[in-house]
Amino acid sequence: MDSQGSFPLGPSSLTEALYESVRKRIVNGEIAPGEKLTEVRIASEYNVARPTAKACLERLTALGLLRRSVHKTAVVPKLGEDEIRDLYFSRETVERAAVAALARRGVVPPAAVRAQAAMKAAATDMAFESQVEADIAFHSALVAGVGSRRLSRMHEVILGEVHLTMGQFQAHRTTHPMNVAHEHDAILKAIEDADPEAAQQRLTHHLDQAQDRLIGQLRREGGAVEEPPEEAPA
Amino acid sequence: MDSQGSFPLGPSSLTEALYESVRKRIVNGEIAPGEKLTEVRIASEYNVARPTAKACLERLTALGLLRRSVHKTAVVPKLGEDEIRDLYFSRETVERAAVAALARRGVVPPAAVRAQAAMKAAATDMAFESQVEADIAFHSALVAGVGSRRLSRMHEVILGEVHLTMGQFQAHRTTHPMNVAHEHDAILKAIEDADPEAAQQRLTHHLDQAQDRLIGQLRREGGAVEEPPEEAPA
DNA sequence: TCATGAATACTTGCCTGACAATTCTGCGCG
DNA sequence: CGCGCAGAATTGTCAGGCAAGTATTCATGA
Repeated sequence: MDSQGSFPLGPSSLTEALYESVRKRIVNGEIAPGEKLTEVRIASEYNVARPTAKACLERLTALGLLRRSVHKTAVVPKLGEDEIRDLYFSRETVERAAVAALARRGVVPPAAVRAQAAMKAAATDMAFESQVEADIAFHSALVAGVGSRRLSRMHEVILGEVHLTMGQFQAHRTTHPMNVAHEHDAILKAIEDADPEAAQQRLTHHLDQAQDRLIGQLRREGGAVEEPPEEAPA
Repeated sequence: MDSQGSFPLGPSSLTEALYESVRKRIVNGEIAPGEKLTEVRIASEYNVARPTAKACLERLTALGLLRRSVHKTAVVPKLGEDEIRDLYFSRETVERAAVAALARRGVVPPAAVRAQAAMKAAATDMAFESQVEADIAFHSALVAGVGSRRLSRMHEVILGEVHLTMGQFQAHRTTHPMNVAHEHDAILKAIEDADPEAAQQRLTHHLDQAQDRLIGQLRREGGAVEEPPEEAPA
Protein backbone atom coordinates (compact mmCIF):
# COMPACT_ATOMS: atom_id res chain seq x y z
CA MET A 1 0.00 0.00 0.00
CA ASP A 2 1.01 3.64 -0.36
CA SER A 3 1.17 4.39 3.31
CA GLN A 4 4.37 6.36 2.96
CA GLY A 5 5.58 9.76 1.88
CA SER A 6 2.98 12.14 3.21
CA PHE A 7 4.73 14.30 5.78
CA PRO A 8 6.64 17.11 4.09
CA LEU A 9 10.14 17.94 5.26
CA GLY A 10 11.39 21.40 6.12
CA PRO A 11 14.13 23.21 4.26
CA SER A 12 17.48 22.49 5.93
CA SER A 13 19.57 19.35 6.05
CA LEU A 14 17.73 16.08 5.89
CA THR A 15 18.52 14.87 9.40
CA GLU A 16 17.82 18.29 10.84
CA ALA A 17 14.53 18.64 9.04
CA LEU A 18 13.44 15.18 10.05
CA TYR A 19 14.35 15.87 13.64
CA GLU A 20 12.47 19.14 13.72
CA SER A 21 9.38 17.66 12.15
CA VAL A 22 9.16 14.71 14.50
CA ARG A 23 9.90 16.95 17.44
CA LYS A 24 7.05 19.25 16.53
CA ARG A 25 4.67 16.36 16.12
CA ILE A 26 5.58 15.12 19.57
CA VAL A 27 5.37 18.37 21.50
CA ASN A 28 2.12 19.33 19.79
CA GLY A 29 0.58 16.14 21.06
CA GLU A 30 0.05 15.00 17.49
CA ILE A 31 1.71 11.80 18.56
CA ALA A 32 -0.10 10.71 21.68
CA PRO A 33 1.77 9.91 24.90
CA GLY A 34 2.38 6.22 25.19
CA GLU A 35 2.43 5.83 21.44
CA LYS A 36 5.22 3.71 20.07
CA LEU A 37 7.65 5.13 17.53
CA THR A 38 9.59 2.46 15.69
CA GLU A 39 12.51 3.25 13.45
CA VAL A 40 10.89 1.70 10.41
CA ARG A 41 7.73 3.69 10.95
CA ILE A 42 9.59 6.99 10.90
CA ALA A 43 11.69 5.80 8.01
CA SER A 44 8.71 4.88 5.88
CA GLU A 45 6.59 7.87 6.86
CA TYR A 46 9.27 10.26 5.73
CA ASN A 47 10.88 8.13 3.04
CA VAL A 48 14.28 8.15 4.67
CA ALA A 49 16.68 5.36 5.47
CA ARG A 50 16.45 3.56 8.77
CA PRO A 51 19.78 4.85 10.10
CA THR A 52 18.55 8.38 9.59
CA ALA A 53 15.38 7.65 11.51
CA LYS A 54 17.43 5.94 14.17
CA ALA A 55 19.62 9.00 14.67
CA CYS A 56 16.52 11.13 14.94
CA LEU A 57 15.00 8.94 17.65
CA GLU A 58 18.29 8.93 19.52
CA ARG A 59 18.45 12.69 19.56
CA LEU A 60 14.90 12.94 20.82
CA THR A 61 15.62 10.35 23.48
CA ALA A 62 18.63 12.33 24.66
CA LEU A 63 16.39 15.37 25.03
CA GLY A 64 13.85 13.49 27.10
CA LEU A 65 11.14 13.71 24.46
CA LEU A 66 11.22 9.95 24.03
CA ARG A 67 11.98 7.08 26.36
CA ARG A 68 13.49 3.82 25.48
CA SER A 69 15.74 1.11 26.83
CA VAL A 70 17.88 -1.28 24.90
CA HIS A 71 16.14 -3.29 22.22
CA LYS A 72 12.82 -1.74 23.06
CA THR A 73 10.65 0.57 21.05
CA ALA A 74 10.72 4.28 21.80
CA VAL A 75 7.55 5.72 23.31
CA VAL A 76 6.59 9.30 23.97
CA PRO A 77 6.46 9.69 27.74
CA LYS A 78 3.59 10.95 29.85
CA LEU A 79 5.03 12.71 32.84
CA GLY A 80 3.62 11.78 36.24
CA GLU A 81 3.35 14.05 39.23
CA ASP A 82 6.85 13.39 40.51
CA GLU A 83 8.31 13.95 37.10
CA ILE A 84 6.51 17.26 36.74
CA ARG A 85 7.79 18.38 40.13
CA ASP A 86 11.31 17.44 39.14
CA LEU A 87 10.93 19.21 35.83
CA TYR A 88 9.75 22.41 37.45
CA PHE A 89 12.40 22.29 40.11
CA SER A 90 15.02 22.22 37.38
CA ARG A 91 13.21 24.87 35.44
CA GLU A 92 13.09 27.18 38.43
CA THR A 93 16.78 26.64 39.06
CA VAL A 94 17.67 27.79 35.58
CA GLU A 95 15.19 30.60 35.19
CA ARG A 96 15.81 32.04 38.64
CA ALA A 97 19.48 32.33 37.81
CA ALA A 98 18.55 33.97 34.54
CA VAL A 99 16.23 36.66 35.89
CA ALA A 100 18.65 37.36 38.73
CA ALA A 101 21.44 37.94 36.25
CA LEU A 102 19.22 40.15 34.12
CA ALA A 103 18.01 42.16 37.09
CA ARG A 104 21.55 42.66 38.26
CA ARG A 105 22.21 44.41 34.97
CA GLY A 106 18.80 46.03 34.96
CA VAL A 107 18.23 45.44 31.28
CA VAL A 108 15.22 43.67 29.81
CA PRO A 109 16.00 41.60 26.71
CA PRO A 110 14.20 43.15 23.74
CA ALA A 111 13.21 39.71 22.49
CA ALA A 112 11.35 39.13 25.74
CA VAL A 113 9.17 42.19 25.41
CA ARG A 114 8.50 41.26 21.81
CA ALA A 115 7.43 37.77 22.83
CA GLN A 116 5.32 39.28 25.56
CA ALA A 117 3.55 41.49 23.06
CA ALA A 118 2.89 38.51 20.83
CA MET A 119 1.51 36.66 23.81
CA LYS A 120 -1.01 39.38 24.59
CA ALA A 121 -2.04 39.49 20.97
CA ALA A 122 -2.63 35.75 20.96
CA ALA A 123 -4.45 35.81 24.29
CA THR A 124 -7.94 36.28 23.00
CA ASP A 125 -8.52 34.69 19.65
CA MET A 126 -5.59 32.55 18.61
CA ALA A 127 -5.35 28.81 19.02
CA PHE A 128 -4.16 27.24 22.23
CA GLU A 129 -0.99 25.99 20.65
CA SER A 130 -0.07 29.52 19.61
CA GLN A 131 -0.45 30.71 23.18
CA VAL A 132 1.74 27.93 24.44
CA GLU A 133 4.36 28.80 21.87
CA ALA A 134 4.25 32.48 22.78
CA ASP A 135 4.65 31.62 26.45
CA ILE A 136 7.61 29.40 25.68
CA ALA A 137 9.13 32.05 23.47
CA PHE A 138 8.92 34.52 26.34
CA HIS A 139 10.72 32.33 28.83
CA SER A 140 13.19 31.31 26.19
CA ALA A 141 13.99 34.93 25.40
CA LEU A 142 14.43 35.64 29.09
CA VAL A 143 17.13 33.02 29.43
CA ALA A 144 18.71 33.78 26.09
CA GLY A 145 19.03 37.40 27.20
CA VAL A 146 21.59 36.40 29.78
CA GLY A 147 23.95 35.48 26.98
CA SER A 148 25.15 32.22 28.46
CA ARG A 149 25.28 29.55 25.82
CA ARG A 150 25.31 26.74 28.37
CA LEU A 151 22.46 28.09 30.42
CA SER A 152 20.40 28.44 27.26
CA ARG A 153 21.16 24.90 26.23
CA MET A 154 20.05 23.48 29.53
CA HIS A 155 16.93 25.58 29.39
CA GLU A 156 16.15 24.44 25.89
CA VAL A 157 16.09 20.83 26.99
CA ILE A 158 13.86 21.63 29.93
CA LEU A 159 11.47 23.67 27.85
CA GLY A 160 11.17 20.76 25.46
CA GLU A 161 9.68 18.61 28.17
CA VAL A 162 7.56 21.50 29.42
CA HIS A 163 6.20 21.99 25.94
CA LEU A 164 5.50 18.30 25.65
CA THR A 165 3.59 18.22 28.90
CA MET A 166 1.57 21.32 28.14
CA GLY A 167 0.70 19.94 24.74
CA GLN A 168 -0.66 16.78 26.29
CA PHE A 169 -3.18 18.77 28.31
CA GLN A 170 -4.17 20.79 25.29
CA ALA A 171 -7.81 19.83 25.33
CA HIS A 172 -8.71 20.90 28.82
CA ARG A 173 -7.12 24.27 29.23
CA THR A 174 -8.44 26.13 32.20
CA THR A 175 -5.94 28.96 32.27
CA HIS A 176 -6.70 32.54 31.52
CA PRO A 177 -3.88 33.69 29.26
CA MET A 178 -4.23 37.28 30.52
CA ASN A 179 -3.26 36.13 33.99
CA VAL A 180 0.04 34.71 32.91
CA ALA A 181 0.60 37.80 30.78
CA HIS A 182 0.29 39.96 33.88
CA GLU A 183 2.70 37.77 35.76
CA HIS A 184 5.13 38.13 32.90
CA ASP A 185 4.80 41.87 33.12
CA ALA A 186 5.57 41.79 36.81
CA ILE A 187 8.75 39.85 36.16
CA LEU A 188 9.88 42.28 33.49
CA LYS A 189 9.14 45.19 35.77
CA ALA A 190 11.30 43.77 38.53
CA ILE A 191 14.15 43.24 36.09
CA GLU A 192 13.83 46.77 34.83
CA ASP A 193 13.92 48.03 38.42
CA ALA A 194 17.16 46.11 38.90
CA ASP A 195 15.68 44.21 41.81
CA PRO A 196 16.97 40.61 41.66
CA GLU A 197 15.12 39.45 44.75
CA ALA A 198 11.76 40.62 43.48
CA ALA A 199 12.39 39.20 40.03
CA GLN A 200 13.22 35.80 41.47
CA GLN A 201 10.29 35.88 43.81
CA ARG A 202 7.82 36.73 41.06
CA LEU A 203 9.25 34.16 38.72
CA THR A 204 8.97 31.51 41.40
CA HIS A 205 5.37 32.46 42.00
CA HIS A 206 4.65 32.30 38.29
CA LEU A 207 6.23 28.91 37.82
CA ASP A 208 4.69 27.44 40.96
CA GLN A 209 1.27 28.39 39.68
CA ALA A 210 1.97 26.80 36.33
CA GLN A 211 3.17 23.66 38.04
CA ASP A 212 0.09 23.49 40.22
CA ARG A 213 -2.17 23.87 37.22
CA LEU A 214 -0.41 21.01 35.48
CA ILE A 215 -0.56 18.72 38.48
CA GLY A 216 -4.18 19.63 39.08
CA GLN A 217 -5.09 18.64 35.55
CA LEU A 218 -3.09 15.49 35.86
CA ARG A 219 -4.96 14.43 38.99
CA ARG A 220 -8.33 15.37 37.57
CA GLU A 221 -8.13 13.31 34.43
CA GLY A 222 -5.90 10.43 33.48
CA GLY A 223 -4.07 9.70 36.69
CA ALA A 224 -2.90 6.80 34.57
CA VAL A 225 0.33 4.94 34.99
CA GLU A 226 3.51 6.51 36.21
CA GLU A 227 6.46 4.96 34.49
CA PRO A 228 9.27 3.86 36.78
CA PRO A 229 12.66 5.56 36.53
CA GLU A 230 14.11 3.96 33.46
CA GLU A 231 17.65 3.63 34.64
CA ALA A 232 19.43 3.39 37.94
CA PRO A 233 22.33 5.86 37.88
CA ALA A 234 25.54 4.16 38.85
CA MET B 1 47.77 -4.70 7.50
CA ASP B 2 47.66 -4.92 11.25
CA SER B 3 47.67 -1.20 11.85
CA GLN B 4 44.43 -1.36 13.77
CA GLY B 5 42.91 -2.80 16.90
CA SER B 6 45.05 -1.61 19.75
CA PHE B 7 42.61 0.16 22.07
CA PRO B 8 40.73 -2.39 24.13
CA LEU B 9 37.02 -1.91 24.68
CA GLY B 10 35.30 -2.03 28.04
CA PRO B 11 32.75 -4.61 29.02
CA SER B 12 29.30 -3.24 28.15
CA SER B 13 27.57 -2.71 24.81
CA LEU B 14 29.75 -1.85 21.88
CA THR B 15 28.53 1.67 21.31
CA GLU B 16 28.56 2.40 25.01
CA ALA B 17 32.05 1.04 25.50
CA LEU B 18 33.35 2.96 22.53
CA TYR B 19 31.79 6.15 23.80
CA GLU B 20 33.22 5.73 27.27
CA SER B 21 36.68 4.98 26.01
CA VAL B 22 36.86 7.94 23.68
CA ARG B 23 35.36 10.18 26.32
CA LYS B 24 38.03 9.17 28.81
CA ARG B 25 40.78 9.76 26.30
CA ILE B 26 39.46 13.24 25.68
CA VAL B 27 38.94 14.39 29.26
CA ASN B 28 42.29 12.96 30.33
CA GLY B 29 43.96 15.13 27.76
CA GLU B 30 45.23 12.03 26.00
CA ILE B 31 43.80 13.57 22.88
CA ALA B 32 45.17 17.08 22.77
CA PRO B 33 42.89 20.10 22.36
CA GLY B 34 42.71 21.14 18.76
CA GLU B 35 43.35 17.62 17.60
CA LYS B 36 41.10 16.38 14.84
CA LEU B 37 38.99 13.28 15.29
CA THR B 38 37.75 11.83 12.05
CA GLU B 39 35.17 9.09 11.88
CA VAL B 40 37.46 6.75 10.02
CA ARG B 41 40.21 7.25 12.55
CA ILE B 42 37.99 6.19 15.43
CA ALA B 43 36.57 3.39 13.36
CA SER B 44 39.95 1.94 12.48
CA GLU B 45 41.49 2.49 15.92
CA TYR B 46 38.74 0.49 17.57
CA ASN B 47 37.88 -1.84 14.72
CA VAL B 48 34.29 -0.73 14.50
CA ALA B 49 32.16 0.34 11.58
CA ARG B 50 32.09 3.98 10.59
CA PRO B 51 28.42 4.52 11.52
CA THR B 52 29.25 3.36 15.03
CA ALA B 53 32.12 5.80 15.28
CA LYS B 54 29.90 8.47 13.83
CA ALA B 55 27.29 7.96 16.53
CA CYS B 56 30.00 8.16 19.15
CA LEU B 57 31.29 11.49 17.84
CA GLU B 58 27.77 12.83 17.68
CA ARG B 59 27.15 12.00 21.32
CA LEU B 60 30.38 13.64 22.37
CA THR B 61 29.54 16.69 20.30
CA ALA B 62 26.15 16.97 21.98
CA LEU B 63 27.91 16.94 25.36
CA GLY B 64 30.27 19.72 24.37
CA LEU B 65 33.34 17.50 24.44
CA LEU B 66 33.79 17.94 20.72
CA ARG B 67 33.01 20.73 18.30
CA ARG B 68 32.01 20.37 14.74
CA SER B 69 29.81 21.88 12.09
CA VAL B 70 28.38 20.18 9.05
CA HIS B 71 30.82 18.41 6.82
CA LYS B 72 33.72 19.39 9.02
CA THR B 73 35.94 17.24 11.16
CA ALA B 74 35.35 17.13 14.89
CA VAL B 75 38.02 18.71 17.08
CA VAL B 76 38.42 18.67 20.82
CA PRO B 77 37.88 22.23 21.99
CA LYS B 78 40.17 24.37 24.09
CA LEU B 79 38.05 26.66 26.18
CA GLY B 80 38.98 30.32 26.23
CA GLU B 81 38.48 32.74 29.08
CA ASP B 82 34.94 33.68 28.14
CA GLU B 83 33.99 30.06 27.73
CA ILE B 84 35.38 29.19 31.13
CA ARG B 85 33.41 32.02 32.71
CA ASP B 86 30.27 30.83 31.03
CA LEU B 87 30.94 27.28 32.11
CA TYR B 88 31.43 28.25 35.72
CA PHE B 89 28.42 30.51 35.72
CA SER B 90 26.31 27.54 34.66
CA ARG B 91 28.05 25.30 37.12
CA GLU B 92 27.39 27.67 39.98
CA THR B 93 23.75 27.92 39.00
CA VAL B 94 23.29 24.17 39.22
CA GLU B 95 25.42 23.47 42.26
CA ARG B 96 24.07 26.39 44.27
CA ALA B 97 20.58 25.05 43.79
CA ALA B 98 21.81 21.62 44.82
CA VAL B 99 23.51 22.62 48.07
CA ALA B 100 20.59 24.88 48.96
CA ALA B 101 18.18 21.99 48.55
CA LEU B 102 20.41 19.71 50.58
CA ALA B 103 20.86 22.28 53.33
CA ARG B 104 17.12 22.82 53.51
CA ARG B 105 16.81 19.14 54.38
CA GLY B 106 19.93 19.20 56.50
CA VAL B 107 21.17 15.86 55.25
CA VAL B 108 24.59 15.25 53.73
CA PRO B 109 24.60 12.64 50.95
CA PRO B 110 26.64 9.65 52.13
CA ALA B 111 28.25 9.37 48.71
CA ALA B 112 29.61 12.89 49.11
CA VAL B 113 31.40 12.15 52.39
CA ARG B 114 32.77 8.97 50.83
CA ALA B 115 34.10 10.92 47.86
CA GLN B 116 35.53 13.48 50.21
CA ALA B 117 37.38 10.79 52.13
CA ALA B 118 38.77 9.41 48.89
CA MET B 119 39.88 12.88 47.96
CA LYS B 120 41.85 13.33 51.16
CA ALA B 121 43.43 9.96 50.68
CA ALA B 122 44.52 10.89 47.18
CA ALA B 123 45.73 14.34 48.22
CA THR B 124 49.30 13.43 49.00
CA ASP B 125 50.62 10.65 46.89
CA MET B 126 48.22 9.75 44.09
CA ALA B 127 48.38 10.99 40.56
CA PHE B 128 46.90 14.29 39.50
CA GLU B 129 44.22 12.63 37.45
CA SER B 130 43.02 10.71 40.49
CA GLN B 131 42.66 13.93 42.43
CA VAL B 132 40.67 15.48 39.65
CA GLU B 133 38.43 12.46 39.52
CA ALA B 134 37.89 12.49 43.27
CA ASP B 135 37.02 16.18 43.14
CA ILE B 136 34.54 15.57 40.36
CA ALA B 137 33.07 12.63 42.20
CA PHE B 138 32.49 14.86 45.22
CA HIS B 139 30.60 17.53 43.33
CA SER B 140 28.75 14.88 41.39
CA ALA B 141 27.62 13.19 44.58
CA LEU B 142 26.51 16.52 45.96
CA VAL B 143 24.14 17.11 43.07
CA ALA B 144 23.05 13.50 42.86
CA GLY B 145 22.09 13.68 46.52
CA VAL B 146 19.28 16.07 45.68
CA GLY B 147 17.55 13.28 43.81
CA SER B 148 16.56 15.31 40.80
CA ARG B 149 17.21 13.38 37.64
CA ARG B 150 17.13 16.47 35.47
CA LEU B 151 19.42 18.51 37.66
CA SER B 152 21.89 15.64 37.66
CA ARG B 153 21.73 15.38 33.91
CA MET B 154 22.50 19.04 33.43
CA HIS B 155 25.30 18.81 35.93
CA GLU B 156 26.79 15.81 34.23
CA VAL B 157 27.14 17.71 30.99
CA ILE B 158 28.74 20.66 32.74
CA LEU B 159 31.16 18.48 34.67
CA GLY B 160 32.21 16.88 31.42
CA GLU B 161 33.50 20.19 30.15
CA VAL B 162 35.00 21.01 33.52
CA HIS B 163 36.84 17.72 33.51
CA LEU B 164 38.05 18.38 30.01
CA THR B 165 39.41 21.78 30.91
CA MET B 166 41.09 20.60 34.08
CA GLY B 167 42.67 17.76 32.17
CA GLN B 168 44.17 20.17 29.68
CA PHE B 169 46.04 21.99 32.43
CA GLN B 170 47.24 18.74 33.91
CA ALA B 171 50.93 19.47 33.62
CA HIS B 172 51.06 22.74 35.48
CA ARG B 173 49.02 22.14 38.55
CA THR B 174 49.53 24.76 41.18
CA THR B 175 46.75 23.82 43.53
CA HIS B 176 47.20 22.36 46.95
CA PRO B 177 44.65 19.56 47.13
CA MET B 178 44.30 19.96 50.88
CA ASN B 179 42.94 23.45 50.35
CA VAL B 180 40.07 22.31 48.21
CA ALA B 181 39.47 19.47 50.66
CA HIS B 182 38.99 21.99 53.43
CA GLU B 183 36.61 24.00 51.31
CA HIS B 184 34.65 20.83 50.66
CA ASP B 185 34.46 20.23 54.39
CA ALA B 186 33.12 23.71 54.94
CA ILE B 187 30.35 23.12 52.43
CA LEU B 188 29.38 19.83 54.02
CA LYS B 189 29.37 21.46 57.43
CA ALA B 190 26.97 24.16 56.29
CA ILE B 191 24.66 21.55 54.79
CA GLU B 192 24.73 19.56 57.99
CA ASP B 193 23.89 22.71 59.93
CA ALA B 194 20.89 23.21 57.66
CA ASP B 195 22.12 26.65 56.67
CA PRO B 196 21.34 27.16 52.97
CA GLU B 197 22.81 30.67 52.79
CA ALA B 198 26.14 29.60 54.21
CA ALA B 199 26.27 26.53 52.02
CA GLN B 200 25.66 28.59 48.90
CA GLN B 201 28.14 31.22 49.96
CA ARG B 202 30.88 28.68 50.59
CA LEU B 203 30.19 26.85 47.39
CA THR B 204 30.37 30.07 45.43
CA HIS B 205 33.67 30.90 47.06
CA HIS B 206 35.00 27.45 46.26
CA LEU B 207 33.98 27.58 42.63
CA ASP B 208 35.16 31.14 42.12
CA GLN B 209 38.57 30.15 43.33
CA ALA B 210 38.66 27.19 40.99
CA GLN B 211 37.62 29.41 38.12
CA ASP B 212 40.29 31.97 38.91
CA ARG B 213 42.94 29.26 39.02
CA LEU B 214 41.88 28.01 35.61
CA ILE B 215 41.83 31.45 34.06
CA GLY B 216 45.14 32.31 35.66
CA GLN B 217 46.75 29.25 34.12
CA LEU B 218 45.14 30.00 30.80
CA ARG B 219 46.59 33.51 30.75
CA ARG B 220 49.99 32.38 31.89
CA GLU B 221 50.56 29.82 29.20
CA GLY B 222 48.87 29.31 25.86
CA GLY B 223 46.62 32.31 25.56
CA ALA B 224 46.23 30.81 22.11
CA VAL B 225 43.24 31.20 19.91
CA GLU B 226 39.74 31.57 21.16
CA GLU B 227 37.35 29.87 18.82
CA PRO B 228 34.37 31.95 17.76
CA PRO B 229 30.88 30.86 18.84
CA GLU B 230 30.11 28.12 16.40
CA GLU B 231 26.46 28.90 15.95
CA ALA B 232 24.32 31.99 16.23
CA PRO B 233 21.25 31.15 18.34
CA ALA B 234 18.09 32.17 16.53
C1' DT C 1 -10.70 -23.60 32.29
C1' DC C 2 -6.52 -21.57 33.33
C1' DA C 3 -1.69 -21.28 33.64
C1' DT C 4 2.76 -22.31 31.73
C1' DG C 5 6.11 -22.96 28.19
C1' DA C 6 7.79 -22.89 23.46
C1' DA C 7 7.77 -21.15 18.70
C1' DT C 8 7.27 -17.16 15.87
C1' DA C 9 7.22 -12.33 14.48
C1' DC C 10 8.89 -7.82 15.44
C1' DT C 11 12.36 -4.57 16.56
C1' DT C 12 16.74 -2.99 17.44
C1' DG C 13 22.23 -3.24 17.39
C1' DC C 14 25.72 -3.47 14.39
C1' DC C 15 28.02 -4.49 10.09
C1' DT C 16 29.70 -4.03 4.96
C1' DG C 17 29.71 -1.36 0.99
C1' DA C 18 28.78 2.48 -1.81
C1' DC C 19 27.78 7.11 -3.96
C1' DA C 20 27.04 12.13 -3.73
C1' DA C 21 28.16 16.51 -1.78
C1' DT C 22 31.14 19.37 0.60
C1' DT C 23 35.43 20.96 2.55
C1' DC C 24 40.37 21.03 2.69
C1' DT C 25 45.10 20.94 0.42
C1' DG C 26 48.56 21.78 -2.59
C1' DC C 27 49.96 22.99 -7.02
C1' DG C 28 50.38 25.77 -11.00
C1' DC C 29 49.44 30.10 -13.28
C1' DG C 30 48.96 34.96 -13.91
C1' DC D 1 52.95 36.92 -4.17
C1' DG D 2 48.07 36.20 -4.59
C1' DC D 3 44.50 33.50 -6.79
C1' DG D 4 41.88 29.90 -8.58
C1' DC D 5 41.42 25.13 -9.66
C1' DA D 6 41.92 20.04 -9.59
C1' DG D 7 42.49 16.22 -6.53
C1' DA D 8 42.23 14.24 -1.94
C1' DA D 9 39.97 13.76 2.28
C1' DT D 10 35.81 13.72 4.94
C1' DT D 11 31.11 13.61 5.95
C1' DG D 12 25.85 12.85 4.71
C1' DT D 13 22.88 9.50 3.26
C1' DC D 14 21.45 5.38 1.42
C1' DA D 15 20.70 0.08 0.59
C1' DG D 16 20.78 -4.45 2.33
C1' DG D 17 21.65 -7.87 5.72
C1' DC D 18 22.67 -10.80 9.89
C1' DA D 19 22.52 -11.55 14.85
C1' DA D 20 20.37 -10.86 19.17
C1' DG D 21 16.98 -9.53 22.19
C1' DT D 22 11.92 -8.67 23.20
C1' DA D 23 7.02 -9.26 22.74
C1' DT D 24 3.21 -12.06 21.30
C1' DT D 25 0.74 -15.93 20.19
C1' DC D 26 -0.42 -20.52 20.36
C1' DA D 27 -0.35 -25.10 21.96
C1' DT D 28 0.05 -28.18 25.68
C1' DG D 29 -0.49 -29.92 30.38
C1' DA D 30 -2.48 -29.63 35.11
